[in-house]
Amino acid sequence: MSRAPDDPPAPPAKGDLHAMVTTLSHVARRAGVGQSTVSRVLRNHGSVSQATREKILKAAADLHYVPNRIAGTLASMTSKLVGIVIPSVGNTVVPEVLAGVNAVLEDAGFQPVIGVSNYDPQREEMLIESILSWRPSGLLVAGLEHTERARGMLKGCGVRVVEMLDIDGAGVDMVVGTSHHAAGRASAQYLLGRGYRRIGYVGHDIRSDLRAGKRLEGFRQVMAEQGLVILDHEFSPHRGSSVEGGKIGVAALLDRRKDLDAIYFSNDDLAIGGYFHCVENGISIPGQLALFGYNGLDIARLTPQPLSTIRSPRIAMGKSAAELLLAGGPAQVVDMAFELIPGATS
Amino acid sequence: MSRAPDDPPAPPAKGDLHAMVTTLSHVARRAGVGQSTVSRVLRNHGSVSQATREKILKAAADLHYVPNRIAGTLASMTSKLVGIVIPSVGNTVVPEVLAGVNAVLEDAGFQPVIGVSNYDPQREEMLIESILSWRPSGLLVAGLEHTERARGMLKGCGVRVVEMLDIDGAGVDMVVGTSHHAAGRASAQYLLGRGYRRIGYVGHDIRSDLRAGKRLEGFRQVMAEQGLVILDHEFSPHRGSSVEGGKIGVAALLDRRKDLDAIYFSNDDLAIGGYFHCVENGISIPGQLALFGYNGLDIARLTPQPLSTIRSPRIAMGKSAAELLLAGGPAQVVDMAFELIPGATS
DNA sequence: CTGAAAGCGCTAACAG
DNA sequence: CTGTTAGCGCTTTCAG
Repeated sequence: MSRAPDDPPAPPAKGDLHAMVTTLSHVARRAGVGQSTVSRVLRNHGSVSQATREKILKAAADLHYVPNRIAGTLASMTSKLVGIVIPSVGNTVVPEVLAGVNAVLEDAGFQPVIGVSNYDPQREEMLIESILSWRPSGLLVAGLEHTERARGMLKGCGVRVVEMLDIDGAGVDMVVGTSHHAAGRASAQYLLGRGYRRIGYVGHDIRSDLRAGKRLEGFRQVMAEQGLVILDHEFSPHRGSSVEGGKIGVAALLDRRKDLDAIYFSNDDLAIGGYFHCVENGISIPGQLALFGYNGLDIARLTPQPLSTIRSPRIAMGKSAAELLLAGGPAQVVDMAFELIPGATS
Repeated sequence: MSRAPDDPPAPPAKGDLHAMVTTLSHVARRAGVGQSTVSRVLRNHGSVSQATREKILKAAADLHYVPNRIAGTLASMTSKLVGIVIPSVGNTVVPEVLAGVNAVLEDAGFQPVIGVSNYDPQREEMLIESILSWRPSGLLVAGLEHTERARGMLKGCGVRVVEMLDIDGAGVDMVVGTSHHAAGRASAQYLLGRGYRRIGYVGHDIRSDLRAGKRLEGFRQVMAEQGLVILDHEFSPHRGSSVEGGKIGVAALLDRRKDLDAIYFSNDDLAIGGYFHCVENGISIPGQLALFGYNGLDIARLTPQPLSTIRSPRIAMGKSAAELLLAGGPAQVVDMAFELIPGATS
């Protein structure tokens, strides 16, 4: 009843993570050919006679052979893995960028290995190291700000890296994103252009979401150029974006300053929350109060009054980033234009 | 000026995907010890004298050594990779499940390898094969419905798999989710209990989103038990969920049937769209028309009138799924209870 | 406590 | 067109 030690297992033992599985050599033996021939056929690389090709394909199918890319990667020194480091997954923005990235990667036969930093630079540093240890053929990371050591690793890892979402700052290699500083400026110019002067701000944690901070900075800059300042602000305690934070934030802000004529939000979620607060409390929009967001979320243009906001090309950004990564080419910065959507709330 | 062929490269050549990188043996040589000792120290496994340990750690740091887990995985036959197959990323639901999954995986030092099927069974099958080729130590897949071949691969792959989100059907191994059939039933019972009888349905593509189909089936079943039927329905042409689809769908539905007293939606996005339509058109909620969704999205409880809906424990589901996967244990079905949220729209 | 040696499963020359 | 032979970089006995 004993099997030769090298036989392919009949049904691999379930529950054992390291169950023996059919390998290339099993297929080779079964087809009565050498391993390299099997390898050639399976990778469609090199020429093999139609007869042996079919014999091999049949043997592989019979044995339910699934190639071991770990071994393949080690042997060929080229992996079909791409590392991705993002700050969160909850946010609407990131999934859309990922969708764009994924579309491109999948077409090229690459598999993403993902790490989520939770907006923590230390965690990001660890993730980068961890992902790099899988020897991906490229790395996609969100944002331009990293720890010293993380930047060093990105520079020295020997593979291309694309920093996504933001272009306001120095990149390690390639950069694909929008200028949040410019978006903030555009928002302020728009509001000031419409005559609003008594402006408040409702945002989330700007220390962790650096891009929101850059928008605010741009916004303030334009106001300062007109000799104006943001009259009051409220920071939502919620990590990341939150409709509820906007609702609460606006309530608190208006409680302190009843004379505001506009509120600038760090994103659409907050702005929608603020909008709901106004609707519930009979504050007329934009007559009594104007609202301006950021992101251009779908839902924000479908509220009874479409939100004034700025939309960034998230899917396109993800696609471009992935394409650039796979294509190689010189280090460069790709500025993906954003679009200001006037809406009906300002 | 020539270097020994095996020296660690000063700065790895940038732009070459296969740039030579420092390896274990470089570290070993630099520390003046054997490779196995370095391996022991780096993995904190086996005993090594404090002196050599420090020597090795220093050498590794000096050379910016990043271990090659591809090689490690091959040698040890145990990977720290977990495969994840999901139908989409755009949806609010999936990112939250992923957040739960990720929290657990990261704590255990695992890295997720993700594939997105776009609700296409064929694509899912390919993804499963592709991901399996990375020899993950476990697989997390969404849903219970797969192609014949996909099921075969899941069964025969030799690693544990957890099917997430749904428990209405036969699983391959472990299953963690909620009963969508029961959710549909609960929704119908709730609406009928409140006296609504003339009910319509607005949904998205039920052929690709099987779970939405199961909810509808449960809903219909309860109605049938009372001798009732869904009077009319409208299917949004949008793939997946969409606020806009709900807006348009409700408009179309009400256009045909002005006598409806309630609408059941396949999810909250659609329901919110429907809600906006009503607000904009002066249809009083729930007096004239009641609305009921599914998902329990944050935003749905923050609209001026909180939406009546059912919330599934998405983060918890992700966590449980990942924990179960890593823990091993017997095949089982974990029914994560959902919660019916009454809201103010019904 | 430490080193040498034998692979892990596959790819990539190199012969034939 | 096909088989043989070295590794890829690491882990893991097995001696010392």
